[in-house]
Amino acid sequence: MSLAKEILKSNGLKLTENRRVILNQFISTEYALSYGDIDSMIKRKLDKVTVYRTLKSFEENGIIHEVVDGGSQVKYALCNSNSCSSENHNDTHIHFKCNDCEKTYCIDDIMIPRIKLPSQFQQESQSVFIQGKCEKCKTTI
Amino acid sequence: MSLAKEILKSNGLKLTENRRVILNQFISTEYALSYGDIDSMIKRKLDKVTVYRTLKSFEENGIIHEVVDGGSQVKYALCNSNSCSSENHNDTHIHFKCNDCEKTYCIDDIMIPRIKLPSQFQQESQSVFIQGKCEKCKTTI
DNA sequence: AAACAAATGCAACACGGTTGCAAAATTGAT
DNA sequence: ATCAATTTTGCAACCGTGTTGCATTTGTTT
Repeated sequence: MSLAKEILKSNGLKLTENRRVILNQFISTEYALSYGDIDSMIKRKLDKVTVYRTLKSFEENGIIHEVVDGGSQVKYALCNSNSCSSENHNDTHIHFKCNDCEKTYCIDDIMIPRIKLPSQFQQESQSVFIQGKCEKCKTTI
Repeated sequence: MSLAKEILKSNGLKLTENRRVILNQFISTEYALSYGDIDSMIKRKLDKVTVYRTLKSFEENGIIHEVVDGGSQVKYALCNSNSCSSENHNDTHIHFKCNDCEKTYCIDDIMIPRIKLPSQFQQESQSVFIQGKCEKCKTTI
């Protein structure tokens, strides 16, 4: 059974061609995707309503999470298998956005140092967002 | 001479009523403002094009900077007088967004610990974004 | 294969943000 | 104070992202 199929089944989502296509796009892409990215990457042409609703249902089931990178479009990335669920998105890893190609990557293997805030602010979550140049754009002039 | 007037003059911007009104709104508000916020806060009704263009020109002159808080609208906050210029926005402070009232605050007086990335990423800037409850929303049930 | 529920596509819309252009307002020089 | 040069403003019109309602299609269960 394919990975996409497995993920959909284990989340109780109906196995449709559209969902398989969209999910496979996430599986085979190492950076976060917006609706526009998906629309231009997949061959099968889907109504945008379908894509947006699929993204929402994936998010609600803990399959993908929103990635905030300062761009004007919402992006999503695959959740690290066991850390997210429908109840709780555990999205505390670092995000890195390349200033050239605008791709945004999740960096899972670095801990975020905890920051202490002034007492009037009650902290619930913390995220770090780093910008710079990715591997490919570093060398290009 | 009023503060707004002084800021506009020192940046070589023409002193217009619209700019004074918008800038005063930033001066008297301790959290970041979107176009929509400004539109509903100011009495004088301005065309949205004017507001957007004013925001852009303030940003280009180092008067305000963009604040990324994961919301769908771009927000701006006053720059800390001496840290920003037209050439370079020095926006490395922490941003805090309240999950209840959705207001986003710049926290200037806390240093961000520097994070070391895997070598394929070349870091240029770093920002920390914290969510939780603000003073007012903490106590409210 | 039938029946039910869920997913899809279409039309239509709401809203944030932008562009081109003509009218109005600010500034500097006289 | 007035006039001309230059900016700023407002309007109309537009683009793109994202959403809602509803009828049709598809997937699943028996």
